[in-house]
Amino acid sequence: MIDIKTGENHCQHWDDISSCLVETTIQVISGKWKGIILYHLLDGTKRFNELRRLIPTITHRMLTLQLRELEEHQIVQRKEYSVVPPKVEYSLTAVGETLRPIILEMKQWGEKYQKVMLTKQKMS
Amino acid sequence: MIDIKTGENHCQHWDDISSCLVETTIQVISGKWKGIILYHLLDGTKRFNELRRLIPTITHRMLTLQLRELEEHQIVQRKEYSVVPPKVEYSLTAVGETLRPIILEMKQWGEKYQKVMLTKQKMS
DNA sequence: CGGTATCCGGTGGGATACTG
DNA sequence: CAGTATCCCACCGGATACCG
Repeated sequence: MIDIKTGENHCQHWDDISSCLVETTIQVISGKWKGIILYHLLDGTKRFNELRRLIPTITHRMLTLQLRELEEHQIVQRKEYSVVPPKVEYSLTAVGETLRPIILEMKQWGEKYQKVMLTKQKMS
Repeated sequence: MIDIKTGENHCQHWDDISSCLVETTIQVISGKWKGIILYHLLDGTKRFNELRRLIPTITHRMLTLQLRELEEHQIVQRKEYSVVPPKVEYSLTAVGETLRPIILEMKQWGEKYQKVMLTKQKMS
């Protein structure tokens, strides 16, 4: 994970760069709600409360915080309209778009995994 | 994420199944050290202290805990040899092996991402 | 060598209330 | 509608010590 402000790379503290790159990606997409937020944004631009409705269990506060982090990492962009009532739209950046194949593959893997686990469950 | 013991699926608490499947995968591979552990296990069976040497900053305790979780999720298998001094080997299960493409893709994405971020860094 | 047990500080994240 | 601010507690994870 590279720090946008300092330019410092956490890989510098590791002797093994490649494993760190895996970790970089994980840090960008993990975080309690990021996967789900990203998944919904794959579908197109969404407003703040639209995301809240799509993710009923997330709190207002956490949605804000997770979106801020995704913004910092330049995965998500925020567009604010100067109207009343306020209107803010969130969408993937060009960099964020490059995550699409990974997110979709993760969804597919999750499907297969759940099936396998359910089968093992029934057998035992 | 399906609970191996209860068979309960956290997706049941969601109206939207597909986003939950993404989350399932994230929950399996995230966790503070799992990505790196998995990455090293892609390379083949490793002993406990071998992993510690590969991941110098991980503590003894955390390596144990993370391996236990990966075991519970049936991603990693533990093989204990009855010898003195003890010898324990960790390797990917068949299910764990299916994560290989995702992990490798994550590594590639991490590489590209770091390059892009470094470029933006220099320009500003 | 490969663990587990205990202690304990830091922080992630929920609940709630307030703002433009 | 979208976002902060504050409070507060659970739990994550480090340090350390001990065990087969």
